[in-house]
Amino acid sequence: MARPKAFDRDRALTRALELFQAKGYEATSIQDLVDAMGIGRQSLYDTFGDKEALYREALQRYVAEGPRSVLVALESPLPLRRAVSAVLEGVVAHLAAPGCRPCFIAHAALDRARFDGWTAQCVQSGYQDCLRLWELRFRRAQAEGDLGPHHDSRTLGLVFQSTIYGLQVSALAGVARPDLEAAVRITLSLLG
Amino acid sequence: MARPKAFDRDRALTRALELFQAKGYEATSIQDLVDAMGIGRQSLYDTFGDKEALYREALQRYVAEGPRSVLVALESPLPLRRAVSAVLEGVVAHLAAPGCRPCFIAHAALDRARFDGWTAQCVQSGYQDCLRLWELRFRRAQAEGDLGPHHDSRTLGLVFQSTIYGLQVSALAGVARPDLEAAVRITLSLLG
DNA sequence: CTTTTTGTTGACTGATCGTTCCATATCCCT
DNA sequence: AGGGATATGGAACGATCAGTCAACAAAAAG
Repeated sequence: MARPKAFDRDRALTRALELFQAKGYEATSIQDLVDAMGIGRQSLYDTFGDKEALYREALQRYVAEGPRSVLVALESPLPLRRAVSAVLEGVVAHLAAPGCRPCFIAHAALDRARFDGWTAQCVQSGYQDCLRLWELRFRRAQAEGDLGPHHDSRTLGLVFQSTIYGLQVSALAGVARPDLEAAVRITLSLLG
Repeated sequence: MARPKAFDRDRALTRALELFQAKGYEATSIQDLVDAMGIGRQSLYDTFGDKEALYREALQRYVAEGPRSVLVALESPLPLRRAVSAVLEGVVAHLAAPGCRPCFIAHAALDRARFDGWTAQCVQSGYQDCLRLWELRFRRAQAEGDLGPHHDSRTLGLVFQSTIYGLQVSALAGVARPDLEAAVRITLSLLG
């Protein structure tokens, strides 16, 4: 064995993730990463490989953790409409916070997925994971009588997951929080 | 007067727009633009200023034309639900086409609006233009009895405009066309 | 035809890009 | 304490970046 690393790998990866999420792949330089991660240039290459490998690891980590933390409110014992409302309100609140970063998945999808197959696949699997959470919740609600069988649970999940991304673009386009909340209320009326 | 330009300024701008829309600001180099626009490097600088000025002109042009061409179907004499369905189906069809480019406004919003005030303002005004078209159509529908007064027309417009962006991210995340169409049908049920 | 004005072309600038090399520092194990 | 292994920091690489300069070409005006 030998000298241990003087930095926390996970913490450094988190910093890189934040930077990539905020600025995108191309606009983030190695120097930016070195500064933000607080490690030396060579340590970065030794630990994470090259820029693309670091980006991939960051995206993969986000996909594994980020969306789930938003949708976890779905699993609460609240009645369906309350739970869904909590999720969407949480999204709106996050978007209204100053200096918020939009979802990494959305950024990666628009910016990079079309030119990098790995990114595309990662984005796709992350999105599908989210859809599954929605679908499960709606299925449960239908089984419990909280939601009529009128709409397919999977498609309904797609509607709401899609709504989250619509809210993100709208917020970035300057739509104010009260308007976003009003839109959320209308969308919630889909649940009866 | 003197020697006229050997290229069509509008055509060159269109090529630049397509490139910026497809790859984003940072990932598009001057060389890429020179190649795609079919003009010399110096002609580019003489005609459009620097890279940022060219990007702005391209974005401004897109904002002035792009979204309107999608939402023009709203103005058709069709009944409300048919017209809205036509718009959303048109979006889905566009997204399903191979090599489609997502909306420039969405790309600019996620990628650049947070760091460039001008881009932010341009995105915001483009988005508001779209909202106005939606609102006018819903107001008309309410006046004609095609739509109940239950929901605020402006907010309803926000819901549908937002839906369009949700569809874009979803499509880029690999959701198949039939699923997008099913989601559109559910969203349309908001109109009664 | 000459002059003048403008467009085109290609070489060139300094800066920054991602990446690597190498000397040095630091720690674990014996 | 010593040797082996790894981390670190700085200098440097070639390539490419956005942007400029100056010579050349072309067309309108006299």
